[in-house]
Amino acid sequence: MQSDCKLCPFNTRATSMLSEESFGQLSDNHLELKFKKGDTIIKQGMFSTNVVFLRRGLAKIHLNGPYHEQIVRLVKAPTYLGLPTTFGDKVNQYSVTAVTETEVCYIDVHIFQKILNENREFSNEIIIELCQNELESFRRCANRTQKQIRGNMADVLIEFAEKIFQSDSFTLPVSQSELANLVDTSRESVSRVLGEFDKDGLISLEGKRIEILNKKSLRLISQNG
Amino acid sequence: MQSDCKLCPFNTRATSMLSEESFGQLSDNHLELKFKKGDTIIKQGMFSTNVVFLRRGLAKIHLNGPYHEQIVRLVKAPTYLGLPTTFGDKVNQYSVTAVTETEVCYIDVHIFQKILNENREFSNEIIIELCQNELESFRRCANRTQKQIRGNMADVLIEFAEKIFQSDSFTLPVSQSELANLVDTSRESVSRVLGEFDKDGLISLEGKRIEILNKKSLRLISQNG
DNA sequence: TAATTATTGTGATGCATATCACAAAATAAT
DNA sequence: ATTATTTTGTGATATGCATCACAATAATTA
Repeated sequence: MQSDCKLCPFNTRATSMLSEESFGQLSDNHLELKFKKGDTIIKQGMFSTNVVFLRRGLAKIHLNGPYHEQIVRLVKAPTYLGLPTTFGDKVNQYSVTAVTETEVCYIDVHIFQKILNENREFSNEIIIELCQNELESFRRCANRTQKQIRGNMADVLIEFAEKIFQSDSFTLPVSQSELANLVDTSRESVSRVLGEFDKDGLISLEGKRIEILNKKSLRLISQNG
Repeated sequence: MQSDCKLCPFNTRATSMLSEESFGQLSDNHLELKFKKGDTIIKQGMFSTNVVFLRRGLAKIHLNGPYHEQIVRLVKAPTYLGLPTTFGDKVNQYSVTAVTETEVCYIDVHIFQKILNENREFSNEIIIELCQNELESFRRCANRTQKQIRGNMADVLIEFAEKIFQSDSFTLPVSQSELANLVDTSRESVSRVLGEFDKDGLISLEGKRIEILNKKSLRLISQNG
């Protein structure tokens, strides 16, 4: 219930297709919230009544697996977080936690539904986003189970560089044990593999600071599993 | 370019919301095809220009992984097959192959897009379907990597019984090596685990014929990994 | 600045399961 | 029917990686 959504600097390609009227409805029916690192944005098992839009920051989507947490993926603003849950199920099937400081908008489902109905272009964009996510899920699923640790670690590093930070040097946004949950391995293995990559000159590793030195070789490792 | 879609006995909840006019457009712009067991319906890597609707039969969605085929899941009619690809990407990111004799409709993307735009209820249903699939992907992803073989095998058997055949006794629609690709394990392990389940009285196994005798215990195994 | 607490590095050990190897059935082809 | 081919069962062996254990370092908090 705050600022004018039309003026929001975090508008996406999808929202740019909204009508004046829809923007007004959005502005009147959303709630802006800030989260600190580690805060829970969406909690698995809780009832879901809002569409959640991550407008600034980094978040992790994770599941409370039978044994340990599993991080499904890291997502970067701008993106919708609660879509699959809000439309597919009433109860959140996963948790979302802030990895950096984060800004989030909560939008009432009914209003969002109404806006979807009244804006064809917008709903098309949403369908496309969902489709792309599903394809991405397929890819992940296939990779993680078939490759082995070095391959998956290589993938994650490349993904960080290309999708999240858009730079070959970055600071790991998560601890090694979180990285382990993301790659489906143990904390110890993450440490060992990062050490190997460093020793072999594929990356330079200084604390949480990483620079990718040989992306070609990393890609090769990714392919060979 | 054949029968009247409105009279198709395989209409779904989504299609039931189409207007007369849209049904007409569908009827004039779709192609019905039959496939035999083992035939390729969608081929990974090929250009995609159609939405594909599986109206009868069973199909497997699979990826050409780096080493061996990975079956992402078995799907049962009625369902859309090519949606994520057609909207998320121009190139098929996965293959779909007929597991039983199968009937499929190919619908031109542009017509489908048009119908989506002109039928709110329909496009809402499609969004819901996509969301549910994404949640399902999450669940699978989490399970397969965290549980171990016996757990995943138990899951697949329960899924076959409940989602695919709606009966506790059924004939396995795929070979053990395909089952292995679905569960992410080796053919030998599938054979061993099925043998164990049989010996322990959880299922009765006669060739490809399976009857689930103790679903409760299977569920327990599924949870303990 | 000291004291706690969380994170990371690294060896030693164990285990689940892949892989190999080959026989036995079952299916399909001739 | 007979042969060829695919599918299945089962032991023996190999191995990638989790787990355990503990030291070293870094990051918080007092």
